[in-house]
Amino acid sequence: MNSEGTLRHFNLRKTKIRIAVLDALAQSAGALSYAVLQERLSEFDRTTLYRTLLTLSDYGLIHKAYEENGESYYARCFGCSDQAHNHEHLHLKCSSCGGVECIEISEQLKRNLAQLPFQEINISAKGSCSTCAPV
Amino acid sequence: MNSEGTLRHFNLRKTKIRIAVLDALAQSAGALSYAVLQERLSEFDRTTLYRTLLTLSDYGLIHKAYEENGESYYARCFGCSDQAHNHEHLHLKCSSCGGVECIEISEQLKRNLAQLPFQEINISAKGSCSTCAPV
DNA sequence: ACTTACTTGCAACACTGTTGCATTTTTAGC
DNA sequence: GCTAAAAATGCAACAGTGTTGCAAGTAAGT
Repeated sequence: MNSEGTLRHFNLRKTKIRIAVLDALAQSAGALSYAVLQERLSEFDRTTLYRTLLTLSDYGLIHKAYEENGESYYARCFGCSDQAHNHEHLHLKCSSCGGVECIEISEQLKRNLAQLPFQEINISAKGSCSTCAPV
Repeated sequence: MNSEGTLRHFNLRKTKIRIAVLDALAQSAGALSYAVLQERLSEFDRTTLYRTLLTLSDYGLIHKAYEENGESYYARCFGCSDQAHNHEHLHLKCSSCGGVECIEISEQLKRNLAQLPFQEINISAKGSCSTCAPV
């Protein structure tokens, strides 16, 4: 579904910045930092960008993938909703390019994590992303 | 080892704020946020506190255990050094009291994580800490 | 006690994130 | 397409985090 259809599906008004944010995240291989989003969407006020990120997060269309040293990285959600999230991947911060990538985790690791009596389990790691160190 | 001895062992000068930070973290059951540290150590300048946290982190005496919404939580390191870190625990953010606790993880989970081709793997979760929901 | 190197406190700054409010835009009904 | 209500935007102001430069103060070896 394209960004406009996604907004309609969630009963969210179709505004320029929401489409721009969803498009930017959909076209990106990894997560994007707030600073990068602000730079790319400099035609909009930064308050509006903050509010847009909040709204899209609230409705489960995007999520904060990674946060370090006050820098937040956002990514599109797939298969998430207001109620349930499917974030069974880890977020890799690339030591070379600084980008943040979403990586699928093994079934075994998923089972291990599922046994923990916690919610919102989040794994992050540092290493080389697939672009910087192709297999 | 007490805080003074620890500083001596790492060839760090013994200053009031370093001892105060190490003591505060050692006496705390969980990790402490920067805001709490600043409040407890209000006799010191906040720049000095930032620099102290940086220095102690650099030498591996403490580590940033958790970060969310621009809030950083610090904890003492045990068995860590400049070279190697032993952070094989997860950081639990308590949904009730807001505190951050370090939790040991199972051997199986450790093995699973060890197989990943990444460094500095970090797991965080949300749930009830041992104080708020005693077993 | 002296000296040097390190540490502290202060001022200033940049960035992130939030709130209130007036203005503009979206959307639904006609 | 026009209108009205609701929602979103832009702007100004603000609070918090974290950093840097520099002068003054302190720790530690001799």
